[in-house]
Amino acid sequence: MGYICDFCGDQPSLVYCRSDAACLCLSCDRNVHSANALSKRHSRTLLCERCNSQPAFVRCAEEKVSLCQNCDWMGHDASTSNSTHKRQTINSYSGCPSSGELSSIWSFFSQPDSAGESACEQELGLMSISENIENTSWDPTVNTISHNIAVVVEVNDDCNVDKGSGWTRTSIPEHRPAPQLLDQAAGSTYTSLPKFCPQTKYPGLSEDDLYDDFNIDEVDLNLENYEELFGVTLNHSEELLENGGIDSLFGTKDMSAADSTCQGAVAAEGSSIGLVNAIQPACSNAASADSVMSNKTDSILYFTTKHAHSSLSFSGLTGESSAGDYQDCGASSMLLMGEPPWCPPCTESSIPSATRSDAVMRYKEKKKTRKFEKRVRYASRKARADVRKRVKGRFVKAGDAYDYDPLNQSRSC
DNA sequence: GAACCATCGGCTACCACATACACCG
DNA sequence: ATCGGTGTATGTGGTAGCCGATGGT
Repeated sequence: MGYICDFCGDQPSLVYCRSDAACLCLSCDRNVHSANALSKRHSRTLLCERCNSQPAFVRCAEEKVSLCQNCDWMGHDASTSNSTHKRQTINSYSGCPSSGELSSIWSFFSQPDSAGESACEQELGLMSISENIENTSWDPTVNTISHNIAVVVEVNDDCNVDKGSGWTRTSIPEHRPAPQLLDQAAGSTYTSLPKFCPQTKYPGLSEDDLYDDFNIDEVDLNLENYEELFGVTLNHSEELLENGGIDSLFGTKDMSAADSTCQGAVAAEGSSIGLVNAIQPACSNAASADSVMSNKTDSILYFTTKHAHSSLSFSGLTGESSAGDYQDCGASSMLLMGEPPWCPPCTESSIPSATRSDAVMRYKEKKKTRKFEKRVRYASRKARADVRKRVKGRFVKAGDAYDYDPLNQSRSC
């Protein structure tokens, strides 16, 4: 991955598609993501110009380079003079915008667009950039470029921003000195780290809004290891629930969705050793853990419960994963690279180190034997499978009658 | 409590074909 | 050692079908 487009293998890659885990040139980006309605929803962003393997997170105005979170941290460490560089968040996009449209998303972006209007725009005449700040939740059925807005906030200003929607998107790594963000209307989508003020209600925030942005299905949900890892049961969660923890977070007693999310909260992965000591179980209902133990992607949701002075981290890291593999997922890198930014509810000495390391080792071993997620190894094959005609879900020979065409979504017979 | 039935969810085989890979000359 | 040709294995996604778990009667 990197340097050369994963699809055509010819042009230099420019954008990164997280869904496909692929680096693509603009042309292939359009081709691939105009294939069908689902692919149009893929969130893409610029490729990090330093490592050429991860999605860019910020744009350094001084160096005029787009950087992933890891490279940003490396290059703008507080101990260096570069830490004062002005940086702006890089927005992700979906749909298949033209370079002109991309320029409107990224003010620094300029790329000759020989193709003129994007392919799907020509076909559909539907593409438009939605800059509706209020409409930060997107309807996947609406064929617009999801141009989600990030509200830049002060690191500790958790609860007094964006009160209208009740929560805030921010692309700022919270434990880092906030970059001096330039004036930027929009922010990234997938790097957003939602914050919650559990003691507050959220007028105007529907559950759909909440859960959509949680990306619950992408959260690492792995509860069954909790006991073996922590050597304690989940009793704390009931306390938390009684204290309004989960209900405050989700504003609902319906644990079907909340379960999934809070199970992610206790899914402290072995690679995040700091987390092991730091977090408390956030919910009960362990019975459903088995049903949600699949690890989907590298998403991370980082909740700041300012009221309780505690934080819950939702990490999708796998035990075998390196920091680099997940440097694009915000706080996950943070967990790997530095001290946990929260105040541990239990101290380091509360769990004997031998027991802990023992538990971590057992946890890692068990995890090795488990296959959590399906990783797309070949983006080109995925792209082809995405557009291949089918009959009852099965691929059909080219030219044969089909009952489903992802391109036309029409029947041939 | 046991037996039966309906429902639900998880898992897997299936398909075509481009591509990765190994092997040989 | 390198290159080109050939054959085989792999991987990709949506669906049907199987099977076990669960709940109601």
